[in-house]
Amino acid sequence: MAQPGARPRRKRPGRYHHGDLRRALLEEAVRVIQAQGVHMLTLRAAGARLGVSRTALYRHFPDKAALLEAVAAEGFRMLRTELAAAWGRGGRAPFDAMGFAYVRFAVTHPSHYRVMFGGVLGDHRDPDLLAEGTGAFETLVQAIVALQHAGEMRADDPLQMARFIWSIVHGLAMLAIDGQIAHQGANVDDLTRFALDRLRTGVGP
Amino acid sequence: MAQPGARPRRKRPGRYHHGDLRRALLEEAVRVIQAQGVHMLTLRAAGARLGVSRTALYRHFPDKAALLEAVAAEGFRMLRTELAAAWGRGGRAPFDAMGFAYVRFAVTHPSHYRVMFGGVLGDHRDPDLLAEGTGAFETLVQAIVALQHAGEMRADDPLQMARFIWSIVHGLAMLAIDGQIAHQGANVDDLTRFALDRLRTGVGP
DNA sequence: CGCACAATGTTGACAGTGTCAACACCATGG
DNA sequence: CCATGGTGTTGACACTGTCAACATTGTGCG
Repeated sequence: MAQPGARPRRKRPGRYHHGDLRRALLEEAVRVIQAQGVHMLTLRAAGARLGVSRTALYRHFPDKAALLEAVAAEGFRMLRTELAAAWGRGGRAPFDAMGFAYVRFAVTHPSHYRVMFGGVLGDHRDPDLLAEGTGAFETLVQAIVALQHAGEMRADDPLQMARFIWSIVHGLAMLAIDGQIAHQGANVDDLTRFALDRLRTGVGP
Repeated sequence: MAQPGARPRRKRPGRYHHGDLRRALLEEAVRVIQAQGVHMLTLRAAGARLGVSRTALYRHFPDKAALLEAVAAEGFRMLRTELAAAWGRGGRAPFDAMGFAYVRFAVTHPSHYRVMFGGVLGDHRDPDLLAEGTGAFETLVQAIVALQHAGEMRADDPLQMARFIWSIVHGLAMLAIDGQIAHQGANVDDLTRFALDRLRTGVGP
């Protein structure tokens, strides 16, 4: 992950080739989005930062949208991995661990998350990206089915259940990233804890 | 609300002044965002559509960002109104009515909702906009307090409760707008119904 | 080893964008 | 009736994404 003060991997001045420009472009994109927002990401500035010229990107991505799609795909891959890991090491409460992992992923990688869900990608989503997305969702569905078999969760339609729970963590993540929660003086971890508890017991009297 | 086939109010050809350019610009912006996305909204095209020149907008808004902020503020005002109305006419289940109203607002006015929460607005949010946002949130808090007094909801911290419930409907709205729910072949109203039921009783066994 | 060829990076150019400054038109109050 | 401020226009500028043509470098095959 890109530290705040991370230096971009510039091209060695004498060299003609960069070495791993594709990777460097991805990281630079994430860096800029995190610092200044998606609309401030410019191919020319990104190239300049990496010591490379403005159109070098086109040897690695069809266009700017493709670069963003690649960021999103990388995000989905990372998310699926972290969800699975949290489920695995979750101990006695693997489901809560997954919930925390989801929200924490969004807060830790806001650039990725914004590109994944912020409506940045046009209506067109390429098949690879779609597959990555459903892959992450499948991880959640499998966890729910396991819990239902263990008798620790209502035996409703797992898909509907997954969509519901997804809505909760997705909403939490979005509000957290947008600063809406912090702006109210609330703490994201506390709210996630609260949400997972009320998710289990409901809000009825 | 702007119908799909709505014609923009063009300037009368002979006339020098438009009449209500500010309103017309807001509507045109919403129209374009709905049809082609935020990144496709261009001041020049918008002006041309209204039969007016490219910089006419600057007599009504400081810049493009301000136009979007105005769309967001309008959205928050509409949302608060619809939430309050749903609560008022909700009959026996006013809370569910509010939940449906929230999600339905987002689905009916995706352009407004995207601008309100899509991270389009920079980090800077002007005070008016912030006030509109907290106003809509307050409507939810008051509803929760009323339910708690009536003994129909747990007596937890109303603010925390509001943030939790907001996360749910916000997550539902976002996923719906992004087409993620429809893409799975699910129905938004059904999912909202399911969510409100499980919100009340929880997902435990 | 040597050389065609593909991969990668560069430069020039073009249409399109937001925005500022200077100017043109017009409604309205004194 | 005319000055004044509100509203719309035109010219210009820096900046953007993208294409075509060109330059440089690595690589596999004889």
